[in-house]
Amino acid sequence: MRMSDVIEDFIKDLFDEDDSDLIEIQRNELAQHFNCVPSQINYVIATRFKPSQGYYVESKRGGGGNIKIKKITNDKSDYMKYIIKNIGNSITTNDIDILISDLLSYNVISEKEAKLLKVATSDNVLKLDKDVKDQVRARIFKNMLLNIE
Amino acid sequence: MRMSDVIEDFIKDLFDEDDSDLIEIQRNELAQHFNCVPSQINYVIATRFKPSQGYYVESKRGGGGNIKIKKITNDKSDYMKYIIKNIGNSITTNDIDILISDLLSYNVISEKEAKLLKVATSDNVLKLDKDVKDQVRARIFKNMLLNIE
DNA sequence: AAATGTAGGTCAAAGAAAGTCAAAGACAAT
DNA sequence: ATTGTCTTTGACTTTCTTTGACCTACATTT
Repeated sequence: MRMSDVIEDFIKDLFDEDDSDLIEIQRNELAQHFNCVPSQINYVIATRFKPSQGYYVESKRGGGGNIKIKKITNDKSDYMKYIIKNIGNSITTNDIDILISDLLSYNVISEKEAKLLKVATSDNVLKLDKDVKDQVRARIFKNMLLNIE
Repeated sequence: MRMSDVIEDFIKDLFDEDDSDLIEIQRNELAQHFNCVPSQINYVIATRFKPSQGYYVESKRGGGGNIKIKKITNDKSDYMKYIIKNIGNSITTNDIDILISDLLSYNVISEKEAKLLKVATSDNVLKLDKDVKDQVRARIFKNMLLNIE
């Protein structure tokens, strides 16, 4: 398993542990814990905890510095609304994967629905040029979400 | 015996070994094992593990990348199998409507699933030129059906 | 205020996999 | 012999991850 995935899971577990929607980490400490370079933490945050994925991040440098990650919401249907509203006219499979796993963990969608969402928006299935593919994907995803439940 | 056939058998054996309907391979590793170029693995997958043959494929590039192949579940109705096998590489919304209502009336899919199938394959959502649209639609439809149940 | 130390941020290069496509080869059917 | 189809091969591309050098901001000491 990729280091980045491991770190992603670790951070997500923090939310559960604290049962909170705001967690705080220290970049260097975390990097040391996983024996990776500190900037890898930035990579994980940049790719897995984007606003479009329902997270808000702020940080502080210098002594006692830290990184705070906030989950946008805990409310089911609000979360769904938030996602639908915030999907632009273009989205990658990676972003979708993360959104789907979030929707799943909030129990907003079922495993079955998750699977269909993933399949219908996958690269292998769409097989189009990158730009148009990401746009078609965004439309399919949004419209499917609108039609769930 | 053709190399491609050997590789095909090897992959199919993996399903039995794991006694699972989902297996995972690494393209380079497999190619090395069979002493062939990596792209031959793509050829085998493209020709032997198509949706019409009951397989769904997804993959990821980059570090830790892999290829996942899913077998159609055994308990799928014959009617479903028949449809998946016989959808060509292109299909219209009209034909899809008919198939969906048939699947519904035979209780092979649920209303929810029908709705998602319809949305994901609709003209409004795909918004592509006719030819490519009908092809993308066929891929989406087939692959979604493969992942129902 | 200046200097020093402590954190986090940025960015680009290198690395790791998989994907694409077309040319060349093999082989069966005509 | 010719044609058409299927297979093999490899050069090139795209995507994603890891790493490290260098930068910026804040805190503490002097």
